[in-house]
Amino acid sequence: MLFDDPNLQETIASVLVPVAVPGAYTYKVPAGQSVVPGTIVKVPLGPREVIGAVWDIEPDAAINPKKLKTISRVYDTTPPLDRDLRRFVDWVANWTLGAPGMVVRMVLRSEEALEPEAPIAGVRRIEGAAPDRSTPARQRVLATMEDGFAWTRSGLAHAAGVSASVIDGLIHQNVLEVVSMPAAPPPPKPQIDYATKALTPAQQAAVDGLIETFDKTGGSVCLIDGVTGSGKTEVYFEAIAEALRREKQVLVLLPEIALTEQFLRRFEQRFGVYPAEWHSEITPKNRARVWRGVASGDVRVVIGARSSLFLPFKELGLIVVDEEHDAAFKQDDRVPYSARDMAVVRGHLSKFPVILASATPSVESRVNAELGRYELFELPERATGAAMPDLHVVDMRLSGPERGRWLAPRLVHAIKDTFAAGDQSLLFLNRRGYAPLTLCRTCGHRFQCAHCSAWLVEHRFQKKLVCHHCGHFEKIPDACPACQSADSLVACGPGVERIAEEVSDLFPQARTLVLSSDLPGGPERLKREMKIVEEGGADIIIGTQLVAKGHNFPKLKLVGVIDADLGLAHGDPRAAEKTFQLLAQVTGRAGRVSGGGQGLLQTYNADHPVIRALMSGDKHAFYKAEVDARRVAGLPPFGRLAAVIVSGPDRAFAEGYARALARAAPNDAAVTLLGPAEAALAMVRGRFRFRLLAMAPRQFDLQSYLRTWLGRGPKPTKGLRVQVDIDPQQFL
DNA sequence: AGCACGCCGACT
DNA sequence: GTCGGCGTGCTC
Repeated sequence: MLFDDPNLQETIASVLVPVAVPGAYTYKVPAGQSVVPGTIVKVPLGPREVIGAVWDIEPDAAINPKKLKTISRVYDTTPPLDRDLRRFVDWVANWTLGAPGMVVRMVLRSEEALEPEAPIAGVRRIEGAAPDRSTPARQRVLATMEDGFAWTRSGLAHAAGVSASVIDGLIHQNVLEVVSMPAAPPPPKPQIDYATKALTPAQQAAVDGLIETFDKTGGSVCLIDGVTGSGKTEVYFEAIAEALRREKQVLVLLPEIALTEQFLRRFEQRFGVYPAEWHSEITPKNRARVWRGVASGDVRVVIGARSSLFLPFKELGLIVVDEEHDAAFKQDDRVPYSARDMAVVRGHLSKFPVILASATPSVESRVNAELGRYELFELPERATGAAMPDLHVVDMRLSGPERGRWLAPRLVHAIKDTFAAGDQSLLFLNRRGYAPLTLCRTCGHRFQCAHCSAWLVEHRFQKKLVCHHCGHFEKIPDACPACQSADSLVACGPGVERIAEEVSDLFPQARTLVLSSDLPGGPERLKREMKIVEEGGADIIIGTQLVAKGHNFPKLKLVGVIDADLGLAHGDPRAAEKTFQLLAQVTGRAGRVSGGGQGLLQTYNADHPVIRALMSGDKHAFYKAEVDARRVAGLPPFGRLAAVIVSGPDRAFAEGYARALARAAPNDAAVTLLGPAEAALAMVRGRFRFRLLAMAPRQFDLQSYLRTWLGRGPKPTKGLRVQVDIDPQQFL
């Protein structure tokens, strides 16, 4: 008899568990239960129990059978992760050189979602029953319940304008009964034709082109490159409508900061319902709801931050990556991945279109479009017909401000005119605080952070010296700590607070507002102040980076860039690109709605290619020059270039390892070793990084190439991380 | 002695 | 990633 053989009664399965090990672990399947690849399970792991996913059934286990533990729970009410998602997980793990179990952990981030949602207690009228005494409050409750439906206790109390104790009283008297109501009904579906908007011919042409790509059987990537205000969002909304028409789910990826109420409202205005949201701030309950809804197909559209890429969509048919150039799509810790690149991969694996959109695309996306890997849709004009802002250079060498001032006369005049016309001015300076450096006039002592050797930034409002890298702060001393001289400290250079001081000095009658991420009052206050600006309640805004995105300032006519050179001098290979993007985005906000905008860029490098490209208004000139420069320097986008980042808590060791890797690289690889400038933050967190850039042979399989290459180098030691940062497009 | 903290290895 | 084990060093 078959059943007498104990070996045949026992099935085993390999399970990805959330630990950083290279493969899956093997477990016994409990008798009477069945699992398939993708089944979500709970398994014992060391002293605890963890959630994992079955990856393979009947694997050839090379494990001592005595060691095998048994799956402790099979989540059979949750659909198993489908084949496409499993392939995606494997792909990402392989690409990031990370553990597949850690990738699957990103899929299974809501344990609550694996349980069916608990029904909520409701109350219902008992037919024919009446209270002993009829009070006005009780009458209101019963009148509210005329419809005969069940209500939640608090919902009913609120609707009838009574306290919950009135309801409890009626329950006690057997007038109302407690029933269990199904938890939240499935969310309403977006309506494809709820409020279609008239599109400009350019927008319509892009929409037509995007819709055509849905018929490409292998999927495709489209890049929408449109100036600020060109109506990119309306264009991809129509692509979303097309995906919905084809009964597919849609994911819109946004950088965390752009996930605003304003954006959700725009979606609601077009499709009649709010989309599901997914980001780090979402409550566990909603998180679970969205996860379940995505898996069951009840949720049709998700707007989310990068982690939403790992949601278990039932029938995903389109991913939109808005602001695709934004660095927030890159995750640096845990599994280091780029959500924009992995979105392209996911579309490729599941053969559906992926749309990248930006006013300032990343150089690599632009190159991919020019090489024909991506389809390119350009929107060179604003949808309203408003003109792009007039940009001018203020050459600080020729006509700068007097000593101790930061606004050149020309900029002051422009602000004055703008203010007189009742419009808004924005002064952009990507530097928080009052002054980036403080020194002693007597002995030259410079205030440095004890932990990370960065300069301490003076915050005059808070009367503190703050390290912007690690958050360390100290009180501003009265005397120099080195030479004890009193009243000898001077602030060097400007921060937003110092600009604000100069502005209120020059324009005491203007309503001035500083927008900076470190404002006392936190995000709440920031939200309020953004709203004030939107509604025209401020005349002159002094802001850091965060004014560059997300919010719409309809009254903004003038953008003054206090220091256009800031950021150009970094050792970061993307310094020029980042500066171009930031300045194009921030100046692009001037006159966005009604035109007539103006931008003034204060610079000491009027001949710098970035400044010249911005002035010419010809983005393509910038991209062309940048690609040429990188080709010469051997930097990305490389077409054939690979980047490997080495990081570890021990700076000297990480550097030595990176150098050894460079030596071990094959002869046909031209290797550049880059310093820590672009990883300053990682350094402070104790994860010093080095980046190797290498020209690789014409045709190669990245993973095997890297593995042999890495294999030739010294053995990675504990605590050292090696990660890849390469555009995967060419390996698909 | 008692425990707080940090490092290290195992986890099927 | 998380846990327990074990060593070091400091305190009630």
